[in-house]
Amino acid sequence: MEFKKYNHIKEEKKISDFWIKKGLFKPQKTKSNKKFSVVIPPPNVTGRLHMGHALNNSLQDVLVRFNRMKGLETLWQPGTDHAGIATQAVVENNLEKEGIKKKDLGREKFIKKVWEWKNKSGGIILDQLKKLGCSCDWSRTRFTMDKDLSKAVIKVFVDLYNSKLIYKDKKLVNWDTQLQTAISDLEVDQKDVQSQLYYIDYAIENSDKKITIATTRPETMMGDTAIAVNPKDKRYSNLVGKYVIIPIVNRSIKIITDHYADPEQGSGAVKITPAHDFNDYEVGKRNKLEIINIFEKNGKINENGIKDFIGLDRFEARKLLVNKLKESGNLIKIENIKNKVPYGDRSNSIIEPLLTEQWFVDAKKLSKKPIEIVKKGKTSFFPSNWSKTFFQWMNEIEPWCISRQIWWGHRIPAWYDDKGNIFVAENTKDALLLAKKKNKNKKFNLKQETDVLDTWFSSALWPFATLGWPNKTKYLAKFYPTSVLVTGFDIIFFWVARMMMMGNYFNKNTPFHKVYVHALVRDEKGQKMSKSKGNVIDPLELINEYGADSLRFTLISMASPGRDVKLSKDRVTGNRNFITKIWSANNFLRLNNCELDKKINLKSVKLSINHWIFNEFIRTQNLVTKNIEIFRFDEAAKHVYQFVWHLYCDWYLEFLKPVFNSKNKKDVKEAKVFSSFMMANILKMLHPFIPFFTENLWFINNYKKIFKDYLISSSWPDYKKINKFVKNQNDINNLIDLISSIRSTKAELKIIPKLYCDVFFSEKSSKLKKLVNSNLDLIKQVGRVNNIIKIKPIDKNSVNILVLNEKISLNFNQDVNLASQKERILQKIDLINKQIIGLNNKLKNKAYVTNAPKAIVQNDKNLVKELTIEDEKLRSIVSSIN
RNA sequence: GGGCGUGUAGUUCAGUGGUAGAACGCUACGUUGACAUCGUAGAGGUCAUAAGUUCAAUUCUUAUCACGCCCA
Repeated sequence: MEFKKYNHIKEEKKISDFWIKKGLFKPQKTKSNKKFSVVIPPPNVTGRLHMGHALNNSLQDVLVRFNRMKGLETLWQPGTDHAGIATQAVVENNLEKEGIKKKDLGREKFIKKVWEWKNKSGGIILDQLKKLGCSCDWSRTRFTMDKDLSKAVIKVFVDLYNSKLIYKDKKLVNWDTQLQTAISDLEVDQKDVQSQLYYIDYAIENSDKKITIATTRPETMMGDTAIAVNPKDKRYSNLVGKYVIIPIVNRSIKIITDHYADPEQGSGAVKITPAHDFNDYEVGKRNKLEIINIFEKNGKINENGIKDFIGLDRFEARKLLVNKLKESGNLIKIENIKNKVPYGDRSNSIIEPLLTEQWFVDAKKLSKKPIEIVKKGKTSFFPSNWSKTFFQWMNEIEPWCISRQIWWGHRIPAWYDDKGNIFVAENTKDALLLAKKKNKNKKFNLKQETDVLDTWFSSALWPFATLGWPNKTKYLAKFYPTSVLVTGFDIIFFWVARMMMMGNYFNKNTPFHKVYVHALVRDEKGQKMSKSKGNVIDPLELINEYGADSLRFTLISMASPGRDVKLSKDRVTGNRNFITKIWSANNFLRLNNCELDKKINLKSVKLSINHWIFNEFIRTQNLVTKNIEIFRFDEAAKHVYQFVWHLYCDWYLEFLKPVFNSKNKKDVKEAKVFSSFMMANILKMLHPFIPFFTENLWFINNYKKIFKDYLISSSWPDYKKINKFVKNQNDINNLIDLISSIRSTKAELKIIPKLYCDVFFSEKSSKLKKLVNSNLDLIKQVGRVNNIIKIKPIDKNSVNILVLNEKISLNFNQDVNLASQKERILQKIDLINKQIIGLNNKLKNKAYVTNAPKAIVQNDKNLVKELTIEDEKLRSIVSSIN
């Protein structure tokens, strides 16, 4: 019989379609009545699967499949978010290619275009997740702009407004001059850049004195309304209260004191521009300074600027002003410095603090409950250190700016009448009622707020809005709070904290019990993957080349807590090889007609190799279970890999061969059935890691007939120890020792491995002998041994070795060169003696013997005994070599 | 400046108060009826440095050095 190579591309697609067609990803009612639920971190509709998604979702799928198999009613809720700014930009760009401008189209038509785009291209990433094998209930896919979710968003906004947790305020906000919208603090990256620090003289009025200030932004001089010095700074105390003339601008401002001015920084005197700097804004508030805004919303100088500057871009204005300062002699020096400059994370343009009216969430108040919840452990982070990061941010949380001056998103449900009165309501009709009340019988116009909400505002409702909230749905009752949230640390603030705020405010329960935080995927050198560096590894390319299973297993086995995943193709190759290994092991079973034809009766199993592999399986099954439960995916993967390759394939299958050749039909039958039974259990245990491949083998081996389920719906292995099996565990381990020793001796003596030898026992009473006698066929075939003989004739064809501290002789059909063997043994003796001396010294130390636990001391004593025997026996072997 | 983290084999990483582990890579040999995407055997480590606690430290504490990330 010949077997084809495993074709992952064809098979994965087939299996995926099958699962979905059968509805196997949907929650299934179970006997236990226990629930397990996860909401997917919704990817952007504009998104394409990258390694971060691949890791994040592979881990979730492990948890979901594992819990499903453990018999919990399991929901993995999928969906996407509408990514306001990003999506708007994509559609805007597409339109511009056709020569259409957003403005000319108008708001309504533009939004229609965005929906068209979303319906056409917004599902790509979900298809990619299907390729990865994610077992989400796709029939429940949600989108943050869906009607239901929008309803939830509006309700949340209105409720929070009525509770005064949302308010409108005129404040300095982070303004993106390119996108022309406000953004939140979190969407600003502070980047280290090379800058110039300009030292500029301001002349003191009615005096020939000057005061020098230092600034990185000279163009904002047009908006200066004071100069501040530190009240303790004696250098300037005589100048406080005097007026200075802003050079070029020729406006007069006062010198004030404020502790914000740092005597150590620059000259110790700072210009204050309250409209264009967050710190200056605070200084301005404290000192009741005038606020002069000099920028348009696109970053150009407005009419508050001086003559030649109006209409210039902020950076052009800086150049021009610096030139003029040079000419006038007010520029003292320019220093090169490193400083931080704020950049917008979407536009990558420099953020301008700008005074505008925006909507804010009172995050401080909403943060109290989540902080308490995490402190009490009702939501816990894994690894636990992330709670520190969470607290640090939550404790110092600022108001959250939620309004965006864009079109794509949830339009803020606020209406204004002609006088600017605000009416917040769930719909126009209700707003109208409110407005009528306010305006009594007078006529008025009502206009809706044009701003939309920050996308994260709707994402914050994801765990309950996707389950039907505010309606009291069955799903909400069943699956909220969710069991665990799996996410990257980079969105703890953006998303996790905000879900906790909203979830705890609008529901009786915290949105998730556990938060598993994984690291980033980097390239093999540890560099962040980025398009500009060109080091991006596309998961879809890897899936095409190696299969989704190989990629998944790689990512999962590298997900150690707190460590970045450094991905290289070699890793994926290695794990692809692992899958191939199982494939070929399974072919071996098929070749030998190892079929599981009926349910196995464990108690009737007799062969010690079966006992042995079953014991090892239980050990592995427990380790894998435990490690998945504590999110140690790497450890879980390691144990299952070790078991399958190095125990099941390397030893068990080899031990099967002599059994298959034996004449005992009962033994043969048992071996064939049991090996297949073990394979079925291996597939179960591997299924959360490599779902496609395992389900495929499950079909091929027709295990559904016995287990009555597809693999995905089958039960997680949970076998209990069988004492009778455990009793003989050491026998096979000792056999493995014996065979390994025979093999390494051959290698040392440069005797080709396939050459057979005879084994002699040179000791009278031998545990080993008994063991060997009851497993003759195994030793002969796997260890390549001809005869096992009781009496020992030492001659030039034989070599003595130590196995389990018992001396045996191997006899070959050729002369044996023992010189190198002798050398090795002498080295070994040397090592043993050093060990013995070390141990004896330790045991002579009274403090050690009295203080150390008795078991440890006893262990050392036993070890000395054993080593001494080994030493003696090795010496006798040496002395027998001439 | 504040906080978090990392430093263990050539590489990527587990791990532990009492003999140091894996994967990949490397070396030698090998196509024996599952598998060369493989097998067998092997080499390879002062557990960053220093001090302390302890009978005992790679593990705990402190400091130093190096690197990374987050916040301001």
